[in-house]
Amino acid sequence: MNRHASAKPKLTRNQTLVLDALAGAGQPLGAYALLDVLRGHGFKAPLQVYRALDQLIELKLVHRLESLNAWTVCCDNHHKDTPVFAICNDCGVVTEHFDTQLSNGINSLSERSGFVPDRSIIEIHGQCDKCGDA
Amino acid sequence: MNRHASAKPKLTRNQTLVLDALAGAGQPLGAYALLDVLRGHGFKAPLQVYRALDQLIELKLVHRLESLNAWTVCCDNHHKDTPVFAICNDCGVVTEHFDTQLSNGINSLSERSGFVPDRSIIEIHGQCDKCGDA
DNA sequence: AAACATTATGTTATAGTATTACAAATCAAA
DNA sequence: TTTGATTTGTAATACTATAACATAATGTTT
Repeated sequence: MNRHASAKPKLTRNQTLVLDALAGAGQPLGAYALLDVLRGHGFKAPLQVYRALDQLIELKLVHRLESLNAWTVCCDNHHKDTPVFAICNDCGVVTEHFDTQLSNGINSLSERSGFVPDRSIIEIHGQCDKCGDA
Repeated sequence: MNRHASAKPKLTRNQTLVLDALAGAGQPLGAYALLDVLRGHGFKAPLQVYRALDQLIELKLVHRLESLNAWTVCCDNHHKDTPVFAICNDCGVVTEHFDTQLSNGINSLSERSGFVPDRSIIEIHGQCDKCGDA
């Protein structure tokens, strides 16, 4: 039993395979990269990956990175807040953060312009800690 | 002479056509939608559009909306700040904003995690003012 | 257990988005 | 006006995502 199974015991086989593949990768993977990883487990078509990803997103276990066309495991349970992703241009590692100032900023900007936010995307590209040291 | 020509007189024919098409659309357009719009002006291949878009982004005259696979004209000259896009789920209109709290939030989160930001993406999906009134 | 609805899966085909590669034309200096 | 750099044209291809339809598994009610 893995750490996900305890939180959401209802995962199907394909969902589990995709989630574990993402968790094992250590960085975001595209749908076709996932497909390649999972061919050994019987995956044969992109739709198997896309469907599992849709369901995992619905369950808040996975995020899509819009600027990468890739997906990554959700780091924890801040399911109400807007996640912020820092994406390293050099090593490709992505870290997930939650930030009150940014969440408040989204809300107050929205209020000021009469906008009702539904889904917010914050992705920062740049150079990470480790790659900056070199 | 249009408002863009005075700011950046060096636009080529294709760049001007793409920029004007985007400005005239009133909302973001995808690359193939732009191609269709511009077939009457001699465009025949997607690459003509993609190349012009790349250059217009370089010139800071156009933004790419990562979550829509679409492009929109840059509203003004805040070229140093992170633009924030509010994208209406109902009518498709996108408004561009600049927000100190959000810009500061990006910077301070980055500093705290030793990240050097390079390009930031903030896109808010939801319901706009007008569509909320209905 | 049988019947039914619901959800998940398999598979093929196709749609939508973006880039590679190479040739030709244009433009801007020296 | 030759050179070199940039822009453009064109075809082919790669990458990303969904539609449509068939089948199987699961859950629920009787």
